[in-house]
Amino acid sequence: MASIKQIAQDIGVSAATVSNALTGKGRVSKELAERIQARAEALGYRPSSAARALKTGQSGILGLVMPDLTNPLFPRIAQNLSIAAEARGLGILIADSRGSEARQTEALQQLVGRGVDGVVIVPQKGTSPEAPGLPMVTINTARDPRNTVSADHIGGGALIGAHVRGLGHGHVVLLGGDRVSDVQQDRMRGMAEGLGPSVLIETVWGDAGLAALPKHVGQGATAILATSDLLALAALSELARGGISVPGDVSLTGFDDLPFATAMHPALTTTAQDVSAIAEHALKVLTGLIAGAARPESHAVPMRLVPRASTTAPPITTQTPTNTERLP
Amino acid sequence: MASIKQIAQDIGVSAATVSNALTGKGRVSKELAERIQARAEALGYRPSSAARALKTGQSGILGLVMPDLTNPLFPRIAQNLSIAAEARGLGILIADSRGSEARQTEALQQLVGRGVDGVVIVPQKGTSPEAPGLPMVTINTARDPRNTVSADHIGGGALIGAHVRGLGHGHVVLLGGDRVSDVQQDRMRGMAEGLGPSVLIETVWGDAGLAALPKHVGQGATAILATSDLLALAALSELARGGISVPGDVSLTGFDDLPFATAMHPALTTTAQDVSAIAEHALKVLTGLIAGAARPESHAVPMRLVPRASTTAPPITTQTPTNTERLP
DNA sequence: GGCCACTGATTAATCGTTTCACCAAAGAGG
DNA sequence: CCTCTTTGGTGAAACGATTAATCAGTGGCC
Repeated sequence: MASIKQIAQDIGVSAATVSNALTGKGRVSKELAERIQARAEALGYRPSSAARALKTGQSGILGLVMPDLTNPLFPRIAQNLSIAAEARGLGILIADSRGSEARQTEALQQLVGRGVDGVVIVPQKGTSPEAPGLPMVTINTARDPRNTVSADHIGGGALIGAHVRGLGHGHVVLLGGDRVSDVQQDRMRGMAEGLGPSVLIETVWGDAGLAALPKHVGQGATAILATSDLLALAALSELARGGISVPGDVSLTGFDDLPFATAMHPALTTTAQDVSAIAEHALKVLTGLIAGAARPESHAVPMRLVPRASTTAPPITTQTPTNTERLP
Repeated sequence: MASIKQIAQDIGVSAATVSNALTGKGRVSKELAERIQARAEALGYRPSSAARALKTGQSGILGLVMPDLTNPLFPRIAQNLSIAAEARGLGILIADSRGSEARQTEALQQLVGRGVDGVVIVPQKGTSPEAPGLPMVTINTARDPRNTVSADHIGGGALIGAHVRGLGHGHVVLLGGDRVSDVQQDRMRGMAEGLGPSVLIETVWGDAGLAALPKHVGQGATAILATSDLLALAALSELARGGISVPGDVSLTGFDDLPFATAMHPALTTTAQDVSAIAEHALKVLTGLIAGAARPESHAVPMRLVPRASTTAPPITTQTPTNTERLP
């Protein structure tokens, strides 16, 4: 391994001068600087990040704590953060908290121990972890008081809701996966807002809710709005099992525009997060925090409606009494 | 930040002794060692990884280069590697090569620059990157001469093939996504082996192959074997569009047992990789390499058949002439 | 000529930890 | 009593980079 000393000796100058020439900080004559850079290049010199970190107190590495890498959305966040970090010359150390809150705090400690400059965290459902004295940004949703940036889950829900209302549906079922999730709560709330007061809304959760779907459809529901694409896919299977066709008998929507949303049949109407914008903003704030800035307001990145084949106008039947009842 | 010096001063011993007591390396009386540890604990002391890395030349951090984090399989590998690394007290720095071979080598360089002790790489389709003088393990498939460990894609294909043959199918279509992929090539080969010489096999690739599926079914094919679950899902949609039922008219299989495989309707017959075993082995080899061991043979971890509802016996029709023709 | 400002480079300290060589004290053995 | 070994601990030199302080020249200007 070529060190700064090596170069200094080769050229016949002091180590300090080499450092100055390479970082462009001190005062070095142009001609000498070029000779030094050439020699560094020739030797394949790479500054020792350990030495630099020791001296400057900055490692140039950020930590990333993810709740569960197997959820297809998180890797996308990870990927975009990694892109945004690379653009700033930073590295990303990942830690997977694997579903447990205990591992989450432990992962945070690990990262601190490894000397990261700051942390991006996507919290476990319903938790708000804290790292003492470490710059940290949180990607969650508006409901979380510590949230730094996230997709506008409420707005996204509203888009879906308005889309479904616009198609003429008057009786819908909201399908959630886990009540504990702040994100899903916000999506639910947004969907309810988007549907407005004139639509009859029922809410079901989890596997029990999934199993109850055919019954609700039997009772007049014409659309099912799930809080995630995976849930929508499961719903689609459940409906197919019950001989209910999508979108013929009932419309169906998801959330997140996961890779399989287009491969499904029918292709799934959903909303997409601008993960890249979220990652970019998260890193902007985090680098600011590291530089000593104050914590900014929580920021929401708008979601985008992706209408596909799984939603259409409700089937023409005898009008449901529940619907008319609720009209003003 | 509490340093080793701090502790030394507090207790009234030299820094060397503190280091010895904490790492258990030198000779320190039991009683003193305990006092030192207690003080360290009280101060919340965390050794500076930078200083340690500088002195020892080992960072305790491994690099991980992934071809594309959006493919749902890779995050699972990442997660399992991260678990295996954590168990060894190592950290994982990720780098996403985002589909391009240029970025792949660049990512490798970046990791080297950050002082990683070794690298795990899942190569871009059809590439075999090299990092000069850096311990490195490759997770790909048997076809890659540099492969260190991987799922037994050939064996997995054979499982699927035998399963389908066992159900009585005599005319199948093999559906691949990308000819360049070593992994898919091996899966194809395995499936052909498992099906044996008595079965009529046709092979199609990519979107064109996908579009041609209904035609092949019309010509008597009773099973479609895809090289990935995502491809199988796309095939299912394509078939549904053509009014072909699975598994009624044609059986369908995937590969990898991705999360949505159970949520599909019908649930997908597929094969699962033992990602955890792969990750464990990869890290075992890599730590060995770092310690100076020689590069071991390429190792294949068996895959597991996951039979679900998407495969069944072929429909009873007039026997296809192609089939009988090929019987002995 | 004397003083000042500026340029270009050097010196030396420092970051926190590890590690090797050395040393004092104490008991063992002859 | 002298030497030897063992135990428990210290000193000091690294590791490779950064950086504040310093210094030698060199003109400029009155």
